[in-house]
Amino acid sequence: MDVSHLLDELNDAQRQAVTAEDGHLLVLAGAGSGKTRVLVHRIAWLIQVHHVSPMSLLAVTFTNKAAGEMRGRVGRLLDIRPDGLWIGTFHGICHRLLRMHAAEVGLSDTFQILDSEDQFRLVRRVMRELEIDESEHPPRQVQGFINHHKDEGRRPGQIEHFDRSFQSRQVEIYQRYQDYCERSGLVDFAELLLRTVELLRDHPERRAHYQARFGHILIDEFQDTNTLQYALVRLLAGDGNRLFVVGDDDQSIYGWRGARVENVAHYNRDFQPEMIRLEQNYRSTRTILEAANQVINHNDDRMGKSLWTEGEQGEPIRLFSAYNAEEEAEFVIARIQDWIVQGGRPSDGAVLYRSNAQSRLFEQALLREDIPYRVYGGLRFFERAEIKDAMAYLRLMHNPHDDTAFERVVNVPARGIGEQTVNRIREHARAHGQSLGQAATEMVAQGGLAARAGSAVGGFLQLIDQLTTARPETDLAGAVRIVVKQTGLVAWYQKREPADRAEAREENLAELVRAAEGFDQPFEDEQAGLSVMASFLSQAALEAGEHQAERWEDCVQLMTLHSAKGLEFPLVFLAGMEEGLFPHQKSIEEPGRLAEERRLCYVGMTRAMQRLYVTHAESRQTYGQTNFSRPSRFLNEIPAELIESIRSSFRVGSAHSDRPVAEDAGGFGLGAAVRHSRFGFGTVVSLEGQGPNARIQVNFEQAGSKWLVLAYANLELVA
DNA sequence: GTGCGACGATTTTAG
DNA sequence: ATCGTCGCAC
Repeated sequence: MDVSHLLDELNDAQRQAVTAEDGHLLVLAGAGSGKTRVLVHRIAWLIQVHHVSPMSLLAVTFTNKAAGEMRGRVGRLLDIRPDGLWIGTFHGICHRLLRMHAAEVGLSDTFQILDSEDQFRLVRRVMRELEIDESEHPPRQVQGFINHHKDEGRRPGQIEHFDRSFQSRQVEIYQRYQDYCERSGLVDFAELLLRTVELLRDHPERRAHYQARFGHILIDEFQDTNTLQYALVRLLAGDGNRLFVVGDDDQSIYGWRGARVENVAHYNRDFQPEMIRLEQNYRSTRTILEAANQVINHNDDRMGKSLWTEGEQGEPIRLFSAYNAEEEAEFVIARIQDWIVQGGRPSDGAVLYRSNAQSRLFEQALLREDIPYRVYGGLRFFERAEIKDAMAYLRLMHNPHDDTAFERVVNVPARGIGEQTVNRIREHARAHGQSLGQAATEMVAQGGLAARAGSAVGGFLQLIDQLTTARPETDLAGAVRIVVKQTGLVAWYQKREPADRAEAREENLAELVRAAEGFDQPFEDEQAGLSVMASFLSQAALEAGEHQAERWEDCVQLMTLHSAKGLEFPLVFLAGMEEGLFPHQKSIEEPGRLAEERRLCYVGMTRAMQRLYVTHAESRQTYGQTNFSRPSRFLNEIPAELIESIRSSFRVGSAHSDRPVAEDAGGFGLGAAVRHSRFGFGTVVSLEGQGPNARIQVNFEQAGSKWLVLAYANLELVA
């Protein structure tokens, strides 16, 4: 069989990785070095050349998008239907394993997945029961505590704590939260992984089975794995299976959510893999790569890697110093307009920023100029309130003991069931070890509630009952349609929200019906004996969907640096390059966190293919306060010869001396009115460099424009 | 049960 | 500034 097409388009390092014969591999894949191609070709190589059965391959990614892309590309390359391949996210794969072995790890076979919001509500519920002051101990923090320990593989009994400390209180909440989950058949995201690790750890026959099955395990974005994920990899790898690990320590930006870059070093220690570096970049110009390399070089403890390209030197990196954030946004949008006028498309451009709040000014400017745009972030389809409401009804139809779903919709739409009534149901449920659904049913039957409350609760139970019986057994779309129609959610939202918002919700519910109509149960779910409904519910939690529907439109992309990872754009703006914002204030104190910020900067820069702008503003409103800040230290880490500074024409001259003066550079911000002993009065027009090298350009009324070294100029601020 | 004002917090986020 | 939550009045 001719397999040359698998290797033809690869460079030496890529080919070496794809064809590696023995042992384990660590592929250090720099940004834009073709790592997905390597993974895809590796899979194809194993199947076509080594005749490895697709059934014995396991490929793991972090996002559904990455998994989908890999699956599609493998299918196209091999011209097969990639259905039998185990390609998926860590969570998707664990979910699949747990469905097949639910009973063995003590899970009900109707178990449902709790998303972060469900989890938050449940944690808050538990805290209220334990009468813990929420203002003193935010439920978010406790949720973080629980997830953190789960990510590290710890059950409540394995957490060290001292009596009467808040730590011990949190352990108590964790325990109680866990009890709730077990009783209601609920599994949160971390639990999917933890249970699977326990399944493989505590059931030698299962471990042996899967170790025998997965001869080849491929893992993408390894630098993002957490402790539990690495434990899972080790359990599946056993002694005999071959690991193909792809990652980039320089792109580790998720330490704050439990990712352990150290896993790369642990992998080296535990498996002694052959290391291959992919350093040839196919994305960016030489200038951009050189700049990015220089920035990341300021980090210690790197595995070491330097990107290069055969491509063009390209344009210099443009640096723009704006007077304030509004001017920054104006500048960025004007440059996007230039790009479009020159024949580029809006979707070529991406504005990247450190925090979501920064998007607003760019949105306003784009709106003003009538340029289509799309903001990443915010709620995704299955996270929207109305969708979650409808899904809660579906969950109750599927499993009447689902307490989270019960709590969510027992009084949505409002039907006269207040907090007191729900409290009584909760107490009854606790006392009898029942689910809320059971307790409510019993109380209504026994007349355990006041007349009015009783009939309201009875009405709710009847509705669920009615939905359940009215639904044709196999027709998912029919079930969703009935829920939307009979629960009165649409009318409820119409009544309490402005027309446009209610309309959007109605449209989303219609979209939910369409999603159900078009839902194809995955083959492996069917095999695992899942009902179509169960599949749909799980999928909704595991794949929350897109942020916005109009993704096909040709529009400018606005997103955080984190969301930009893995993407590329011809035209990139890194906005808000200011100390305190990027690097973020909260990351500046700790060296480890600062290094992660620098990696984020590296990630951002390497998104750019042709043209990169870096911008900062001297002042911006944060939390309603005007703040002044210095340019980001990362800007100084870019070699000056790769940068072309752009000065705003807007700022030249003394007409704007009424501007506030920046509290930096000794107060000599742009626009500041100053006096020099020899040149007289003038206005600061530009600043360059920092510390003793800082230079300042002043437009003097008499003497004209002068560049001065700030340290020697002996300038005086004029009020 | 709903509406309103006070109060507080506000980095990044996939599954 | 802006958003979510809570307590209170109706």
